[in-house]
Amino acid sequence: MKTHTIAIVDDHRLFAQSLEALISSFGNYEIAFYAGNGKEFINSLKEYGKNPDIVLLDINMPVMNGIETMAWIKENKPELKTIALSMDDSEETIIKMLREGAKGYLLKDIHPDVFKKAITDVIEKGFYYSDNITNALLDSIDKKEKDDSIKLKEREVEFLKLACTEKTYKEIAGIMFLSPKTIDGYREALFDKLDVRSRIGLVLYAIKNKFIEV
Amino acid sequence: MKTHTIAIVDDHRLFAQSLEALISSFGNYEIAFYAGNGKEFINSLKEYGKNPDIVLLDINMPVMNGIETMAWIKENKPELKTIALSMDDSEETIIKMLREGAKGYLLKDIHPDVFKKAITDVIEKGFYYSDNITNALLDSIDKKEKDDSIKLKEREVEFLKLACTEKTYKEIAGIMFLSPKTIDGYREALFDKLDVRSRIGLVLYAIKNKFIEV
DNA sequence: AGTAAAATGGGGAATTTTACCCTTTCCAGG
DNA sequence: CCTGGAAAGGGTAAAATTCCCCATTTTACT
Repeated sequence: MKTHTIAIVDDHRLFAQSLEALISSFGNYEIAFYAGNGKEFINSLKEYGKNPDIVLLDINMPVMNGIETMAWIKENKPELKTIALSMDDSEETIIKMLREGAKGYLLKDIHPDVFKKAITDVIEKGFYYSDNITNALLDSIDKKEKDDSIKLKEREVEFLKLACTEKTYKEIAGIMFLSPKTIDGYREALFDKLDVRSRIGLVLYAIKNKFIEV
Repeated sequence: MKTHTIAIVDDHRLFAQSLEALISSFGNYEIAFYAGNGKEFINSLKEYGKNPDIVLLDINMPVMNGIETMAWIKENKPELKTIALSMDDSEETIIKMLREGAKGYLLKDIHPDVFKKAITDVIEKGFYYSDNITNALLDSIDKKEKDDSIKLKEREVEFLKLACTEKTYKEIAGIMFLSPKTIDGYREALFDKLDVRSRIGLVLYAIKNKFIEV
């Protein structure tokens, strides 16, 4: 069985080197090199002289992140087989990476067996897509369409932010120079738009969508 | 040289198992077991029968996070030597972990050599503190003593998390198998402890203090 | 065993939130 | 000018939250 080479690009040194130990234990793989970010990777690639068979690419890195790196690869080394690795499973990110040509996407909480399968799949079949990913993609289709159509007006945003405080609606009405009844109207409109059933839902939505800081 | 046992508590399975491979390569350590969160850890601990020499404890985990787990350890197994592991180096978090009795704190981007030294230090000297930590500690000296003495009990935390959903108190009572009146008692106790005047205040507190993810 | 402190639950009431039905006012485009 | 739709406001009632009393049972510790 031929030995394949793998490059690891991840700023978490402990993780990268642990991963190396794990991969070594698989037997027929060896680490070509690893790099702490995209820039380092590009340099190491030149030094290394030939292409590694697989590149494991973290998304969140300082200096040059996974998405930028993926773009560089697409431009300069499109034949490189890259698997994206991340804890962050926001669909946005996955989509971006796949669009830039990643051959696979893995979350760091997967089982090592899945990890091994992903590597061999990419080498043998050229790609690996986990169920999570397809699910995430499907999820994102309707969620995005829902989310996108949600447009909050200026005054609604103002209300939303105040709803994320300990003030009562009556107090909020005072602050916004509106009748409590009008506030109630805003509340209902938002409940409807955001598909929530309580003020707690408003707060959670506001935080998720970064209307307020915590 | 005696072989020491290590337990790994981290929801990132790939990382945990990679770490196992790395630790094995050190020679004189072996993995007792690993767990995906605090609850799993507590169960595994009972199953395992004796204490591992070291516990590597991630902070951000689902179900029961590192801080809650550390609190449990302090309460029930204070003799356990725990090293906190996290990418998140907010001083708040570090302080909390150390106050709960962690013997060391490591960021995941450290060099494996440092990691090894931390483990041996904790076993041999009983503790390991990196420069980062001492800095964080110094920083925090003036900043603290406000929400410091706040101690939430297990059941209160459970309630707090549920209060951060769109469920009504009656529904929460059902989930926790308690009377709505008891839930009301927890609510009042928390309002008092956390100095808030509405359920929104609970949610904000829970998020600030990482009892829930958003 | 004795006691204090938690944990659990209850009554009752004021306030707030939520829901669903409406009317009035205002303003821009035909 | 008039008109349709958005913004603002109203009435009412049920449900949920919040607050202050209190009693019983369990648990923990001396």
